[in-house]
Amino acid sequence: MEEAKVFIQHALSRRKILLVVGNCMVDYEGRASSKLDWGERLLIVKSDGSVMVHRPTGYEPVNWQPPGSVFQVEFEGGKLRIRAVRLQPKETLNIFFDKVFHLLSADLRDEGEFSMYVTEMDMQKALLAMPELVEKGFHPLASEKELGESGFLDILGEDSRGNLVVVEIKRNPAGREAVLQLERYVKTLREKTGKTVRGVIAAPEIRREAQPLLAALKLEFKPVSPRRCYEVLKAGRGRKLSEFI
Amino acid sequence: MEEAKVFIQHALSRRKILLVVGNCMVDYEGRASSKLDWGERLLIVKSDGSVMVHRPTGYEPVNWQPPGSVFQVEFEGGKLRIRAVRLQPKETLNIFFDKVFHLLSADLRDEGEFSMYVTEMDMQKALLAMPELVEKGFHPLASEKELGESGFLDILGEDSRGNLVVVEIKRNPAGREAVLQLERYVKTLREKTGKTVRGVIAAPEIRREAQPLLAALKLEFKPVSPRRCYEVLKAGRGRKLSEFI
DNA sequence: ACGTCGATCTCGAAC
DNA sequence: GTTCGAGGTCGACGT
Repeated sequence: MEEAKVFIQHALSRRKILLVVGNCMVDYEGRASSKLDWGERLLIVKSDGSVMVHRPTGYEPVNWQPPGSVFQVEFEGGKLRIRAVRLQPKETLNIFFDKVFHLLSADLRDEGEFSMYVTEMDMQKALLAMPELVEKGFHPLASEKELGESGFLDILGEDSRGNLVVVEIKRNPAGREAVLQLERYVKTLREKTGKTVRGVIAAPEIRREAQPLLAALKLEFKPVSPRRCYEVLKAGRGRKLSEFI
Repeated sequence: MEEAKVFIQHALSRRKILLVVGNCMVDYEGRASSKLDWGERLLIVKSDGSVMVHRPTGYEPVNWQPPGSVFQVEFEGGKLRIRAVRLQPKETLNIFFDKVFHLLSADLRDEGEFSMYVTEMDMQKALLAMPELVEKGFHPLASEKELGESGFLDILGEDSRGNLVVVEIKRNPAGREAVLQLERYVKTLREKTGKTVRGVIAAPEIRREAQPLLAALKLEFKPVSPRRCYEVLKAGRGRKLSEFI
């Protein structure tokens, strides 16, 4: 147990992820109060100060502490006490171990991107595969086209009347930044071509605070759900596109 | 990796809890779909078939599978693939490991009782044991009383003037929903009895957005802290109630 | 900091 | 089975 204490303190101070398997009881007091009698469980402490106590079954931890908790490790009455305290709201989690079966700590490096449904690039592929998602009569001319200083626009196309259309794709709700970026592309294209150029934001939604700006710049918004894009791509892989339309 | 495969299969078949720390990527497809690029994570598989993939930070798992999933462990393209499939709804979680740093399995025995100190029912017991917590002169007549279509009201009583009082208990800050529920009970009782009926929300607090509604419907709010209820119940178990008053 | 809202919500209870 | 509501919800976003 003395070893365990040293191991745990070391892991916590080095901000590693810490796993403890052992016999414990848990007291919680904060927004509510709870008590968990003795039993064998898995304790997880992450480097951001989040804590989970897992029983042998169930998806959810029986007790926990959200990120930001601070820790104290001590012996109390012969038991090893791990205390995780969160302020605002004040909540205290006390975990007492009388036996420790396994100890494990690791320094995890994880920069991997997590994408729900699709990435922005997937949305672009979906809109190219099914231009009606932008609007009826829309025809893509190019994608990822460089526009000098302005950067790369997502899709350039033309509408049913032959006007140029710049499509700016966002996987997340579009904010003012996306509108301004689109405006730069549209402005650059108008100067280069002298033609009428429309600008369309294609995103799951547009933030309320960005709507006045969108209107002021006479740009447009087309709701495109990542889920729909995902289904278009999935269908496109499996069957002919014509079937899907 | 071949060792890892054997270890994992052994743990899964013996229905132990399984922990894998390693470099992985994750694909999920079911109610939604997601992709998680390569990174170092912790995989937990419990004996009831629940799965969690934890990144180095955050309370919640980045990917998971609820209890009841079935497993398959195989090599695919040089990676170790752990597949967890759930039926109803059909959901598939694929976890690919190319490196495994730690493996751990354990047979956890946990019969410990978990008790949440103050549930809504505890608050009801506390208010019945000490009606003054509602207001001086309050006398309970019934609890969990069915009111036809309206459902069950928490406590029905009368005040010092003989008016009927409906008490709606909430363990958490009461919102508009609670006020509307109380209003239904009060209305039903007024129609049934023809008497004056007061409605009281007993909760830790009432949300600001619910206050106008409360006032408009001429209902009342009485702050009752779960903690106080807890102490009333604790005292009630230990000593005579008279001591406490 | 506080309030609102969605979630692969999860979980349990009622019907 | 399904639906409904609670949760120490958590987490993200807007104010």
